[in-house]
Amino acid sequence: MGENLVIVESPAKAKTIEKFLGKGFIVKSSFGHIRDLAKKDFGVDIKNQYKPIYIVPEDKKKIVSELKKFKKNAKLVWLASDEDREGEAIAWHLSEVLGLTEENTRRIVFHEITKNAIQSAVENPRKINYNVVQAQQARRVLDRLVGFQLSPLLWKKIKPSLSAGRVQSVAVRLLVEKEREILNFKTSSSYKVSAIFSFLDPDGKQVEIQAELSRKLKDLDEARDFLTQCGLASYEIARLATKSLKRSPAPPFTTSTLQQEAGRKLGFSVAQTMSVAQKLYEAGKITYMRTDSVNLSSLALNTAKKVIDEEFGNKYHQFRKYQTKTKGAQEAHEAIRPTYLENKDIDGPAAGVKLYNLIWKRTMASQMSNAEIEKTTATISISNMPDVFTATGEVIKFDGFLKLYSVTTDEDSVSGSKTILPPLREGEKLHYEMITASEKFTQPPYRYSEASLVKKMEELGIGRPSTYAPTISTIQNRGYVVKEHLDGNERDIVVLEMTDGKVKESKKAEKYGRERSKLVPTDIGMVVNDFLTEHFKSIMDYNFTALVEKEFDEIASGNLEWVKMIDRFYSDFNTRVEKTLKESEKTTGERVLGIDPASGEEVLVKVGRYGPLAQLGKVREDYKPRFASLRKDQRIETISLEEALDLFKLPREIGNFENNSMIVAISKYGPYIRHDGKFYSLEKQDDPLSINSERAIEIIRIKREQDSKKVIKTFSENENLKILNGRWGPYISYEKKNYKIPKNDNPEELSLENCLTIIANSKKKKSAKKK
DNA sequence: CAGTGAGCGAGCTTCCGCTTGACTT
Repeated sequence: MGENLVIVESPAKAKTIEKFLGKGFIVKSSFGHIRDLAKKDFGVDIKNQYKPIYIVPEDKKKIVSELKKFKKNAKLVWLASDEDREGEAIAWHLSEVLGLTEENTRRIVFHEITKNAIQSAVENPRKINYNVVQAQQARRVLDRLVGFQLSPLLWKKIKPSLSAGRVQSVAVRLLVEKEREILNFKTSSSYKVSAIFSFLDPDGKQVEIQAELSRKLKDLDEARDFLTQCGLASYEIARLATKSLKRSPAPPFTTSTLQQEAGRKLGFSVAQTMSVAQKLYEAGKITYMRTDSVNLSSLALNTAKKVIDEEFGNKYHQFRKYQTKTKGAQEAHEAIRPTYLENKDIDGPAAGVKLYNLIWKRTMASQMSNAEIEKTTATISISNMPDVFTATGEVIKFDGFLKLYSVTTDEDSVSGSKTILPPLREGEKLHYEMITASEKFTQPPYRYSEASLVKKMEELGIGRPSTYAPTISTIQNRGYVVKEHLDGNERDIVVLEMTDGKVKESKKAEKYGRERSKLVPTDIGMVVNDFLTEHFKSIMDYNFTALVEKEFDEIASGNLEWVKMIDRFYSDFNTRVEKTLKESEKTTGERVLGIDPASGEEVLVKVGRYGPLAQLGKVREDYKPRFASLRKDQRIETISLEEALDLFKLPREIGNFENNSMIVAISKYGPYIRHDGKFYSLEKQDDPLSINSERAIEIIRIKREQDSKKVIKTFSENENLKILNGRWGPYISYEKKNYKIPKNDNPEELSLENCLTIIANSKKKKSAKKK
């Protein structure tokens, strides 16, 4: 048996390392933490020096007992968890649970999985650093105190099952504040002037260039006057300037930048990116995907050089070492890169191939030379005004890393492509072809996407690579935030066009405010946020994590006792909790909109047990208020009195059809018609307040027709089995379960036996998968 | 899939960071 037991955090890592270490070493994985605070009774004994109560969670018991078995047969145990605060704590928990002693234990660390790194780690063992372990303990206890005191407070003051925490609550705050910034944004407009000029080149050919006025004009009158003057002016190139620019590649991927780029370039959600990356990692295609480091191993650097030299020539290679600027980065791993940089492509599912490709390009580009760009600016004078037009063009002199990779930003789609200018000379006389002044509205800020929220959190040092994706899920699961496509609106803009000295005015429709897959806070998210920021200002402060991190660092370096730090925090925090518990009322985010002119009752909106609602009048002895849920697209903060009053107009009877009444109402699944005990959803363009009986009957008829097509075939021998037409084509429905019909079968010709075979086969496949 | 919004009370919810599978269409 092996004399040496090595324990790492990740099973995929264990496999690779075992190969490097060879005989005499057994490498096992702890699958992350093996102990955690107990969930019942708080898990922290506050009165007894905040003593943590650790237990082995149910799903870790098997792993622990296995490790114990291996430990029995080993002479030495090597604790090789990551070199960061959590890793040090894992090492300590292992030594506690496995009953290790200093004599039979070695603590080793490595930041990259290469033979050299691992061998030198084995040659340089150390002891567990108990200061770092205490820093982790402080982190863990603080998070428990905050989370398990604030959440119950929300259950009492707002509604059950809500949650609050050092990370998630601040993430929601970011979204709420962005939303309010957008809500309060006052848009204004100005006029942007652009021109098309022409001249004859030496060959006598007419050449056009596009130019823009360097300032914006404040209103329509000014724009009109300006264009009129332009009609009388002559133009010439007053100055021609060229400037060399250099552009450098972005560093290799970390978790956060991978999530951002996969979102922008591949349209992946944060969770999707992580699950695809996990599979690539397990298959040995990429290095570890939860990292905050931009560092590459020297092995990777050498391979990158070799591949770039071969593929593009050595002038495309530039050795680069990147430094992380991220707050609180712990850099226990490498950057995310392909394990073998010589593999440009891989096989497998499409999503994995695409993500791998992105990682390969980004890694390679990070070791490539700068792009050299020449930017030309032509200044065009106007004879009768001091203003100037400028035309700019860019020429890539040397593409460098751009050959492989360019970083996009969320705003890129708006700015358009860079133009190339024709050969120009100073003093050239130009003719205008057309000069245009178009109205431009100022834009409110963009909302956060999943990935841009992660970026912001990383900047603030909130959360860790392993928690970004779960945190984004949590705030959505709690109902604080929804991911939405926002359609935007349309508005008219004024456009002035001047040709041959004549100014023509017209209106053009413009779409604005359209955003895809953005995070929008809900009413409950806002109410919880306002409650927390009012009563727990310091925890909701964007710098809170950074501040406590400083103290954790002090603990780690041995300059502060963890209990002292926690006690200082808790004494103040606890009084706030107690005070809020006693003094503050139940919070509903109530907003009074005004008086209903018909009944004279007050109209208000608030968050209720089942979500946001509008209420007509307050409870009195002789009066019971009416209630109506807000529609999906309505918010407590923005709904108007008229819109709220409209909600009370439903349910509404709109006529009879086949001797049964038709009633229009809105449910949590949207507007519908109820007729003869059946429900018919309205289409998007139908307004439940104005829909008439003809349209309603049409909807009912369409639905009936669809339903009649739904059944393809039934069998009198077995009524439980049906061949149906669904959203994705024909399928078999049997005993409440659905089965796919093989591609080559014609669903109309299937016999009962055929169907039963298909069912049996698909069940077989499933059980095979399980094995 | 589709009406909720009185009040009581039992029992439950909840944090952040490390790791993977366990599920479903």
